[in-house]
Amino acid sequence: MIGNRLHKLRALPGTVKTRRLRGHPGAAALKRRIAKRSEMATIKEVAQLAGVSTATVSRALSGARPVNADVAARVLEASHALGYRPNRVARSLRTQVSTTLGLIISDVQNPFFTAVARAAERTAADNGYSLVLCNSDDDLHLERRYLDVLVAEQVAGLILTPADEKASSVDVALAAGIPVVSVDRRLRTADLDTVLVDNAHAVHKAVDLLVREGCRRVAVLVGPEHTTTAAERLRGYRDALTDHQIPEDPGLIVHSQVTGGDVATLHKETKGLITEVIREHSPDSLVITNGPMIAGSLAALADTGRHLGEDLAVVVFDDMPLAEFIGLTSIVQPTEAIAQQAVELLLSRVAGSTPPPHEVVFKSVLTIRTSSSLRRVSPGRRR
Amino acid sequence: MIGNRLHKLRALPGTVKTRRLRGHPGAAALKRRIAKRSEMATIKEVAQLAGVSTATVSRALSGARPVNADVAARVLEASHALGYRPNRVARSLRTQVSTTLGLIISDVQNPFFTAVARAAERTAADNGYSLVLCNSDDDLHLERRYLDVLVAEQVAGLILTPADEKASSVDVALAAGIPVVSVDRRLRTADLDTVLVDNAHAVHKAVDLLVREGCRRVAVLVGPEHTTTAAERLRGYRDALTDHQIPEDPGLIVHSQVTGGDVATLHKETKGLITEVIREHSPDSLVITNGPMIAGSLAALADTGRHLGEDLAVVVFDDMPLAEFIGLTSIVQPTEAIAQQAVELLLSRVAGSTPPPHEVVFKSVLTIRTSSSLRRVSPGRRR
DNA sequence: TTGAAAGCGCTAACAC
DNA sequence: GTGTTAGCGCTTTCAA
Repeated sequence: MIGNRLHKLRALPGTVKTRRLRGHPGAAALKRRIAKRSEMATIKEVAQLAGVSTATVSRALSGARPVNADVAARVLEASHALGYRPNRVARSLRTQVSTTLGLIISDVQNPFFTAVARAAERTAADNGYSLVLCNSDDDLHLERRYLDVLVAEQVAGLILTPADEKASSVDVALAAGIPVVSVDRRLRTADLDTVLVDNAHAVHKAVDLLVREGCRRVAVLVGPEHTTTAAERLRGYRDALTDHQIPEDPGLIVHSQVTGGDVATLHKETKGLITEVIREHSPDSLVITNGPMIAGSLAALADTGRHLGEDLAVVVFDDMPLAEFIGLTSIVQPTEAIAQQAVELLLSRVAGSTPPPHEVVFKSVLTIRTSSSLRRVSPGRRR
Repeated sequence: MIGNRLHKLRALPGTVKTRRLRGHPGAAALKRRIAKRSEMATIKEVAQLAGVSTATVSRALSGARPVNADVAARVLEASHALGYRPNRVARSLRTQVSTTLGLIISDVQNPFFTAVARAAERTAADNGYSLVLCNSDDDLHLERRYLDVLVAEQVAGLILTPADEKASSVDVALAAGIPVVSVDRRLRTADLDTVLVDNAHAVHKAVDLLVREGCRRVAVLVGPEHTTTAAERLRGYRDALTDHQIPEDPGLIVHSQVTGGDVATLHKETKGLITEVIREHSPDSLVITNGPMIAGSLAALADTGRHLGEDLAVVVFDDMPLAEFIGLTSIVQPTEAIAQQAVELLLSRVAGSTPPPHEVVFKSVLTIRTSSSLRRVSPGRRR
């Protein structure tokens, strides 16, 4: 077998030399050949056309090391003629580095996450990285699958909104040396850089506002219990009640169990839950702690004949396109800042920095519109 | 240099044998070593631990070829012990196939596109593919960059909503042998599988409805001119006017020029445009042909003191979360079907099928709510 | 400044 | 059924 190898070793330089001496095929022929294959031109073909070695092509194109000006020009021309673009897969395999970041969000249809995604993408691009986005639909299996894919794809770093504070398995990434930043939610099973908003405080302020407006029976709708955001937002609610010496009524605390991005299901479920609370526990106000639950909640109001900001005061978490139009008082999260911070934390780790994990908490802003008031209106004046 | 090579050639089997004879390091040691490196375990390490060749590991894990049961078990155990997961980069480089699809959408914050993205991802997953999502913000440069990245990343296929019907450069992908499907918009520069909705017809029906409601001065707001959707939707509007023998008033046709995903800018611009139309051209109704333009338009109504479905009838393209609550009559696109169709067309080409390009047009559904009516209400009854 | 050669981690063709 | 080896396309020593 060594003989075999030797044979090839001797044969190879020979072939190359012969080809070179005989003159290379020329751009046109090479181009035709490539078009026919309908595959990417390789560095080898560029080298052949430019009459240099692949190493020189690599150097000329990357500018990593000095190359003779004429040679560089010839390489550039050849690469251009063939429409050459370096194969990232090969490059990344060779260099063991990647300029792609992964972002796994738990709901592509949630405006909060899409806003984060957009801003993150921008920050990544500003730093020369591309960002690929995956949607876990808050499903642990899907999340795990994407984690696996991105790790196997050798991304440089990962941003994640964990579907479950305990069960999310980011260790596949960590074990592969891929740094991970958690956004919007904490992860209890790993010590990660985490970017959050002041969930408890935000809801606290919302309840304060409602109480100031004269509300005493404040209902709250929170998402599934296995995320830290739900727990924190509920805590803010409770703290506020305590502050105002309002006894807690368990009937006013509603947990949605729907998970996953199915808008229709969530809408129906939410509508049912809120309808029940309104009918059974006569709240005078409502805090909705999750953007995707807003539509269903408002549908419940309509169904039960309640009027937003008149006989039922409402504050919601997350801003959305039509919030302004219908006067929805909203807790607005600084999505750009969150995303930027997350990407920056990530990139500093990608660059090799290993400080103890940070936890960055951003303040959210309570944008007061009309829905959070209790204007008693005479029935006749209502349309 | 051949000598050098020979030396290595001889040395290599020796080392391996020595190691093997001396007994492999054992899972614990190997694991420790890997943890310390904080890098992925490689197939080589698994092979070493299982006491077999890398080829056997590959075969045992992929199941591509029969492997002795004991050996397979040992391999499985070793791979599990080391937390081994095949490096996709290397695999894809070697096999020249990839199981990743790319989806480039023009606006992550547009519910239509996110709905498409979600459904596409699902269909891809059902077929054993993962989908990575990129956001071009309708920016040709960004789109091009992502096209480049995904091609260089060797994705198996691409779905795209072209930012510009003429300038989008999908040929980088096509030249690399990567099939491309266009969604939502046509691309004039290449012959692609394309999945669309009946834009013209949908708007036509919307105008019909408004005219039936008694409207005569129907204003229309369309997006930037360089997409085929804008043109088609405008055509639907014009056809409808012709049908009803209503003369066209150029003042009632508004083109938004804002492109890119900046929600705030678009909101402001739209609001300004609609305010002007209302003030200067007194429309009695309004067709908004793009989801992201809805919020700004409604803000303009509020500003000019108009009331939705009372003194101004409105129909919008694209459904959105709060549309139901505010009674917005909407042209709803079958996003799931669109996405599924697109992925299936793409995968059939990925699989090697090369029929002439398809164009699939889906019907949209006009969901009639209250905003499309003209109920004259006495001022006193309005709240 | 340039080229030859090795090698990233994997799979497949070929031997046995 | 298993091992050896070559090679995917690229970058990067090492030599010259």
